[in-house]
Amino acid sequence: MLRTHTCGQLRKSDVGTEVTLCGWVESKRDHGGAVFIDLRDRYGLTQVVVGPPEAGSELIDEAGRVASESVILIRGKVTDRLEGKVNEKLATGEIEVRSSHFEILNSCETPPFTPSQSDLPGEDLRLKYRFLDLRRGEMQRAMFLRSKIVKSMRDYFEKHDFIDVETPILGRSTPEGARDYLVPSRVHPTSFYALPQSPQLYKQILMVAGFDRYVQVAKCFRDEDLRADRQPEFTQLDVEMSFVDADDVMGLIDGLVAESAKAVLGKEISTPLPRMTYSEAMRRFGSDAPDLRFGMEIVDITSIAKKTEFRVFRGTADSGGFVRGIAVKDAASKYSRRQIDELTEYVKGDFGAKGLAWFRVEDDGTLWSPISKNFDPEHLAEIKTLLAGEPGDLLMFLADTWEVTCKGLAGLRKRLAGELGLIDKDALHCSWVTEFPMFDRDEESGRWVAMHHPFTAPLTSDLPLLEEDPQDCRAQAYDLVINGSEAGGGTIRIHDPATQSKVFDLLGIDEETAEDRFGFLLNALKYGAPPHGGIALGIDRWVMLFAGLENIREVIAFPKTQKATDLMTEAPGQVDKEQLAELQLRTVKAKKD
RNA sequence: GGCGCGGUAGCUCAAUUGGUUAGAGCCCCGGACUGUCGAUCCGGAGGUUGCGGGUUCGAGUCCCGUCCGCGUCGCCA
Repeated sequence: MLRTHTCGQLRKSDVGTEVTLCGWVESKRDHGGAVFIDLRDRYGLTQVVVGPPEAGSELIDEAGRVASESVILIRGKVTDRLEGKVNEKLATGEIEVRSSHFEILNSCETPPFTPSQSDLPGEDLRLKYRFLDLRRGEMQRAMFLRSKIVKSMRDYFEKHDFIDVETPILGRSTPEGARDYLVPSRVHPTSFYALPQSPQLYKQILMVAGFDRYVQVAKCFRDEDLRADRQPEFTQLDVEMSFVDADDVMGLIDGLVAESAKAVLGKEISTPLPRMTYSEAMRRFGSDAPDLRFGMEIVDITSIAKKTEFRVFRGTADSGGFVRGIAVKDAASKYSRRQIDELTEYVKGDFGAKGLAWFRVEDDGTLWSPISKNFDPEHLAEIKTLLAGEPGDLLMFLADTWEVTCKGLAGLRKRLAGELGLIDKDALHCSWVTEFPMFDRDEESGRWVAMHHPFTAPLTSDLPLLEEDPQDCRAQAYDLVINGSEAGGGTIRIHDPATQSKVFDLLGIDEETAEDRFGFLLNALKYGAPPHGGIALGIDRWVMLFAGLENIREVIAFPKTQKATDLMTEAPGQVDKEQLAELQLRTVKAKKD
């Protein structure tokens, strides 16, 4: 080692020791006759003094010229700081190192930004110079937190007898689900590998192979548009178990959540985690990943709407639609007409709502609204009672299809809670949403599509519905929700061929197609497949949520931009003609519509 | 693909209704200084206002197009 100590290590007890430190020049205060340097590494900051009598004038001059963020090595004696010069902000603030040797290991060009500057530069610059950005304390903490979380997960599964098995990155494309990233095969021109969207099929086959309990920290890839909490390349903690039911899997993960939160954050989370069915979640919160850190539950007033003269409400209710709303506590004075108009535009633009109806609860307890003249006072009173409205509250309603009221109100709920500061940033609220529907209607084709994936087992009690009423058939599926974010999801899989073929039938996957796409899995299932199920946890999101951050890029060392590029490496990039020729590929320009 | 926000000095930002030579702080460069820790003091350099076009006597500012970054809807089994 070039160094004897790190920059975060030295204390008063080390005074008198001769040490060698290496690190980056975080800042420099040049007094002419003496130079103070804050030397930084991942462990901390130590003040180095280059001055007489230990340092000669040549050394002092050299130290005075050193550029910020240069890497230096210094040797010297640890000393007490002068009387009254202790820096209480620093762990090493009681001491300093008086340099007798000063060496620039690598000088730094003037950087576009420095890790210590208070005004964070724009994100594009941070991404282009990620090596500088990653020097920042915040990024360092996020990366260490990530490492600790993954370790806590690995420890937990090791303790519970899981085996870590690696599965291929080069697999085969299965057009179900997300768009695949494709990799052309040189050996088999015109054929392509696909990067895994998840190791789903492999882990099921590992169950058939008798491994019983499998875990993997798995890189997954989905060629879909990005979001604040979504990257095209992400990491899952992938788990599969044999001879289990949904309760077993959730119970295991309950333990993981509690142990991980304890080990990493020192937080106590009581288990079992609360559970809620999908239908309850949609009814009360309009979302399958409800944020339970605050209330503002959705209330259905369709039955009252039917009695009113207000055409929008009544018409919607009479034609099978829903009128649902939320009570926003103490919001009347905080939202101007202009701001409510903005909320209206929001629900219209983002969720296709036709409008936003609202009422203010007046001091005398009556409801006032631009539309209140369309309502009998009696009906207004009923509405107020149902929503438990109190003076100063705003009551907001959407009259629309079930789906639009869900999405719109869930969006409003989240936005308003954020704007009104109702969210406790320190809370880590974890819960389960269970009994997801098996199927969803594809808007365009009108066909049934699997809500999770086509190997998901229905609830035993719902088996008859597979034929009678697929709409109402529920799955043995469960999502882990942390602070209103989907942090993981899993299912019990179908292990019986009869059920599997019924599901394929429903999804319009004929025998030939099934054979072509997942033949290897179906084949394996014929050779002694145990009942099995599992879950995949989104590690990036876990870290983001544990860190209290709102963007996944802040916990990924080298993330991609919204257009899926890497600003540092400039990937994706052009390739040589020779490379394309070897793959027998040729690029063509897409026709513009 | 749709909608919205943003792009001005190396960085973070400002610039009145379209009006003089586009400013400030930090960084950087030069000088002074032995106790600073956001060092201080003196001096200095630094601009294709993302790019292209248009309107105008005059555009950082208005219009059109385009690129880039961010958010979001669609999408994400």
